Amino acid sequence: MPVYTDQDPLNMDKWLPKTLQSIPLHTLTAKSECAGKYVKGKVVCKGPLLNMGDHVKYLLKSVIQEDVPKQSQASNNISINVVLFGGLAKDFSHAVNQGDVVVLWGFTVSPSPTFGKDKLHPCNLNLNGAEAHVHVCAATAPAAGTSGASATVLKPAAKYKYVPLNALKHGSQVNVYGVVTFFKLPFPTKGTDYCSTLKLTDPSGATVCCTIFCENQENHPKIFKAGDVIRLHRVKVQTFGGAMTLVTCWGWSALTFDGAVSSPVVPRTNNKSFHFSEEDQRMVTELREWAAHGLTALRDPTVPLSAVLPKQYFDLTCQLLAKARLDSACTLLKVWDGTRNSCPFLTIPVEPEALEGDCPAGRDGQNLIADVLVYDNHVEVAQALKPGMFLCIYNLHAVPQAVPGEDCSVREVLSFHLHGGASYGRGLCALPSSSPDVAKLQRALQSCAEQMEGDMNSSLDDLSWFTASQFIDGVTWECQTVRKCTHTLQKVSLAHVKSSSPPGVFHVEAQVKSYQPKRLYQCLKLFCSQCKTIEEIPDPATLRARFGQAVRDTRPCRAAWADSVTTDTQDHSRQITLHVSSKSPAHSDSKLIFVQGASFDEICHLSSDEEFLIPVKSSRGKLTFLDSMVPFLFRGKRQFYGCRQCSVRRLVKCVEGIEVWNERSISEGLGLQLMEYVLVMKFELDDGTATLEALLLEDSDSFFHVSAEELTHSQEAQEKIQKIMDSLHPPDNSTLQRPWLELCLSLYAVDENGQREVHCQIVNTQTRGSAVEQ
DNA sequence: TTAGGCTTGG
Repeated sequence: MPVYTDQDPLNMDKWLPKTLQSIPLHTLTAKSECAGKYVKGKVVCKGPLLNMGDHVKYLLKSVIQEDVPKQSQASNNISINVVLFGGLAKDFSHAVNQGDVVVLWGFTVSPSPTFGKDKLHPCNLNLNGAEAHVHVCAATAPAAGTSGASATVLKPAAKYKYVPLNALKHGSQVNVYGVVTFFKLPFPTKGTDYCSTLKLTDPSGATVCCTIFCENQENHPKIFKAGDVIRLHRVKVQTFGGAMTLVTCWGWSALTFDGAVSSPVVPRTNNKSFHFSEEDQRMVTELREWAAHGLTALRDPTVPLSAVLPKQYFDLTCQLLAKARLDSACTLLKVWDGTRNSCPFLTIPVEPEALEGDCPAGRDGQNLIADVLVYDNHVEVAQALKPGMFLCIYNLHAVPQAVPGEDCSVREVLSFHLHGGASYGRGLCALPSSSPDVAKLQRALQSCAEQMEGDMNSSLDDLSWFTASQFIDGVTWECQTVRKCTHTLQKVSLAHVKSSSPPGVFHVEAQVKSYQPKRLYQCLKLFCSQCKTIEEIPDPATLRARFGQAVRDTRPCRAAWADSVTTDTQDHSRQITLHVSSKSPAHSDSKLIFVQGASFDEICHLSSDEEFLIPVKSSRGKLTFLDSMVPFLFRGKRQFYGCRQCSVRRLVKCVEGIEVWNERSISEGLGLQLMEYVLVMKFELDDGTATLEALLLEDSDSFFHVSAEELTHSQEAQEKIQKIMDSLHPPDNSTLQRPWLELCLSLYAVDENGQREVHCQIVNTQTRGSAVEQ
């Protein structure tokens, strides 16, 4: 957390980046350029830490006052309100006391809404997100026995120095950045840990081997290919065989990044929290650039199936179609990458019931679908894979085999073996959907699928096996999202969004870490577009009770514009009167019926698609609408509500002059404000740099391609949304399987009960996929 | 503690 503390005021400046310049508080205006500027002042007032309960979580207000020489003329505007948000507010609350001197930078300035009252300063300083920094010099040293939490925060934040790989000293502990030139996936050791080995290089020209020991395979650095960038913290330098090597020791940590120059700088890690700054962003970008131009010796062993030669060892990026366990030491994986080899592939005969997943049979697949035999230590990984996953198989061996042909001749086919052991980095792993290689693979698969679709002679004309959305990626294909806005914005990190001031629109790439509510019916709300009120939808029991009170008075009531019919209920306890409007649009078979005295269940029973039913009651001889949030209109299974705030009319009036009857025209004709159904969901987004809560509200219909109103009565619509949510956030909650989503986010401020709150909404974004676009 | 790249095999 960027709250740095120091006991010595003289030391303060050593923490400040050299590029920062001081800006005196009394010169600060709402138009001041704050980038690269810092302010310094004594904390004269520190407010309580407020828990906001939204994505900002915490808020803390403080007042600082700058130290102005007594003889100075500047006595106005030397104090200013400081508003801190989120984790920074929490840290500030722990680490800072009244009387401390603070240096703040990375802030924004906004007009002070309280200037009229407090006369402090026309502006407020806002500190939010990763850009914002607080450096505090405590007025007095913290007393012995302070709480553990304070002690933790009061430790000066680590400043990371990275040692070039040619400057490693035996016995030291270092932080390094490097480009991976070789790696072995984690394998079990004779001890308690898994071991993975890496070979790193950097612009210093040195190449260093690195050994990672870690008990949990998942926590090993996530390297997918040579060229990936890694940052290692707290690793030990050892000499082995006359060369420097790096070995993990207590407290080590690693972040890895895709090595492609064009891909977003998103760290891969399982760590819940890690330090990641602008400097890291710059380091990764520079290493990528250097590797792309200066690291010519880096050979990419990845070969598409179309270019594989007999006897070749190669890395394959592919999709798993099906798998079968052949014996305890061998598992068969049927894979494809959308390319064809000139040489046919050996097909391993398997009983259909032994095969997990679907795989089309036929000659057309003989040089397209590769049967990979996975041996020994790799079987365990292979068994955990699911059809649809994207894989990288390292050091796969293309073995030429002679098989008898149809005309008794002998022909050569290729069989594929992933032999046992870990030499040459042999192994296999599932690739995350965010990988640029997966995007490339998906394009190849799609293009191949389209070609086959156009080929009448293809024996693989049953395209369901790869176009079925749940199959093509099991988890990611159908539910990746696409932005439908026209903004041309650079993608930014969630940390950037969090540190930005509203209003703003951002393009991000993120995964759904969690979402709420989990039950669909809890997502549905009523929304008044006029007064923006959001209301819960009453459940049937509540509606029964509300109707029960309203239908007690069933005294006859007549309306001149309706034909009225009265009938007893089945138990003769009440009378139900149907007032059928005599005014109806020309050419309309539908009827508008005002139903007096019916219970909720009775009106549901009476309701059909042909009629519009409006529950009414008698009040002093006049027909009035039922009150307290019950549907004012029933049509078949659909129920419509009026807004309590905006619908002032109580008396039922004659509906005439309407050309077409629908819920909207009828509510307007009756003088009621129709409430819309909306789907409200809160997503917790995560891109590795930060998590951010974002609402799906106004654009939820287009996001899901389902109207919220449809959800109220359509089982099919409900299942569709559930399926989409299961894909966006797989129920098994594996990070690896969560798809990455392209999103357009709108950041805005709302004023609620005098408190300014920052909200974020997912806008202009749609889920995509064959099933959704139908 | 462990491993310390470097195959040719079903």
